[in-house]
Amino acid sequence: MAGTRTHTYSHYTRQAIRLLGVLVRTGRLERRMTARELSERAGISRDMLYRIEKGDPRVQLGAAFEVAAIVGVPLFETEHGLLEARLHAARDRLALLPGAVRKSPGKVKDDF
Amino acid sequence: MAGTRTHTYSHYTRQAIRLLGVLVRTGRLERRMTARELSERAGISRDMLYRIEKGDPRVQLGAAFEVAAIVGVPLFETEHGLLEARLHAARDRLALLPGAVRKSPGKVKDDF
DNA sequence: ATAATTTGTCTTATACAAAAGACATCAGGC
DNA sequence: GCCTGATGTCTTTTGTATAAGACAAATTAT
Repeated sequence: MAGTRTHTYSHYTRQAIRLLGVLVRTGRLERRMTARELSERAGISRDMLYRIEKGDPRVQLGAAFEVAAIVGVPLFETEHGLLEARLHAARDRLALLPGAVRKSPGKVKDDF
Repeated sequence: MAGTRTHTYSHYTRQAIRLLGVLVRTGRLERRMTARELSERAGISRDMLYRIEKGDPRVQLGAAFEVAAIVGVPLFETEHGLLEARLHAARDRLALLPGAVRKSPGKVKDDF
């Protein structure tokens, strides 16, 4: 089935989402945009923007990031031009890692 | 209707989402976790984790942040303990702004 | 090389998120 | 203190994202 969430979100996750919402709202008000304006510009409903600003974890990642970008909340604390460089660097780093994780009989060297 | 997205995402948004995916994958491999392990721990399907790592904008914000938190990708470049402080600070700042935006005849002091 | 596991990717069914709209309340400017 | 527009919040409808499962291709360890 869809969305069968038995797990709850971690405290950290919930706070991060709330922070994103507050930052979006702050950015919007500072730019003196109404909720309707911003939602239209982002291509979402006002209700969804409302939920993003409120910190609802169930909104689409793309929608949340898009409004954040519009009102100037820097994702990954990185401004527009530099994101590309970070992406490349991250990919280079990823390329060094094995493509599959093999659970050898030995140890589950899982984090502590 | 649901999800009627006429708008495309900005380049910045798409890159940010891809970066998140790469960071998650990198974090997972570095910790030697299989996709199944991580998805179970996060309470999502393996398919959804696959899409998060691939950079699909349509995944749930909460799911994406949760796996990121589990594999140690610092959201907002802020470690766990400090997120709370940032949230409070952001709220204080928000409290200083007007509660509603009034479109006075003047100008939309929108971003440059 | 071989065996076994992991990953990439689709498909299907269904629960649920998103849009739209409505309304009350609230806040800002006059 | 009004008026007007903005915001908080529900409800209903409908499209779609999600989980689950399946399979092939890839990858790792032996």
